[in-house]
Amino acid sequence: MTATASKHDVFQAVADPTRRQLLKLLSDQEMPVTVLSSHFPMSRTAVSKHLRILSEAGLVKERKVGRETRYRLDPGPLQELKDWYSYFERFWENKMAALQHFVESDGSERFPAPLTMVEKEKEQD
Amino acid sequence: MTATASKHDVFQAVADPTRRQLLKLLSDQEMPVTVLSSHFPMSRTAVSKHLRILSEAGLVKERKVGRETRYRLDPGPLQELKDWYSYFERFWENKMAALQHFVESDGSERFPAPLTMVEKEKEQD
DNA sequence: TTGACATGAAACCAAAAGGTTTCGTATAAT
DNA sequence: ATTATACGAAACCTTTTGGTTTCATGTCAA
Repeated sequence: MTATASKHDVFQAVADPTRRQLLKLLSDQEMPVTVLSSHFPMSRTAVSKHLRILSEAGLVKERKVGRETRYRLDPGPLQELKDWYSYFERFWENKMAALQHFVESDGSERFPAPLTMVEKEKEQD
Repeated sequence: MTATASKHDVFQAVADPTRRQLLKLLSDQEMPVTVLSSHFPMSRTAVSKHLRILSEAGLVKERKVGRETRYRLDPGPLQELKDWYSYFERFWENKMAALQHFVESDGSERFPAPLTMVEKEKEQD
């Protein structure tokens, strides 16, 4: 159990453009919610909720300073994203060859039957 | 306009675990919907809809062979994911130092005021 | 001590997401 | 011809998402 697998994973956290921009803003330095929300056409509360999702995914850390809460980027969990797509990098080089086969095939062959299939690795992504 | 910026982008497409697994299955070889759906605890139609989303994001290509439609992985759009991620790689090395500062700060300083801010790059992610 | 600021929690809402079942159509097999 | 397969489209439903407004609390400033 490496990944915390909590309610919000990195993939989902990063799926929203607002949250992606939040991460970029926070990459410079830590910032309180009010400052962050000034960059978006939505309410402070909405931004606050986005921050909580990022926090649950472990992508930001928070810290109270007086009456404000400052958020800071934690890029750590992004590693999971990298690991995931790096799996596909090996297909990058094959892409041309694969496309070639794709085009050349006349489709007359039946789809290969049993397939062995990886099966059973259901939620391993 | 490099990115097609259509209804479904790569980030969103990849946010769903079912779709991520679909991509993995397809990385081996092309497959028709029925075979793919046998790997999931949901209806064929549901899988079909996931495939359409992947297709809209450009991550899979389809091809009719007789009465079946075979889907194939196109890893190309994953580049966008990689590019995005790579922006944050430079913060990896700083992570320790940053955390250090994070801990050391006594919070007595007010949050830096004007901040100049990148502003205006709204939807550039 | 009184008021202004910073923020999260709560209640609420509309739209999107993820599924299901049903149906129509094209292709393959008998 | 007729039946079985493969599949997408459509209609429908429930839960999640992304937002809003309102409210309570803690902290800073006068």
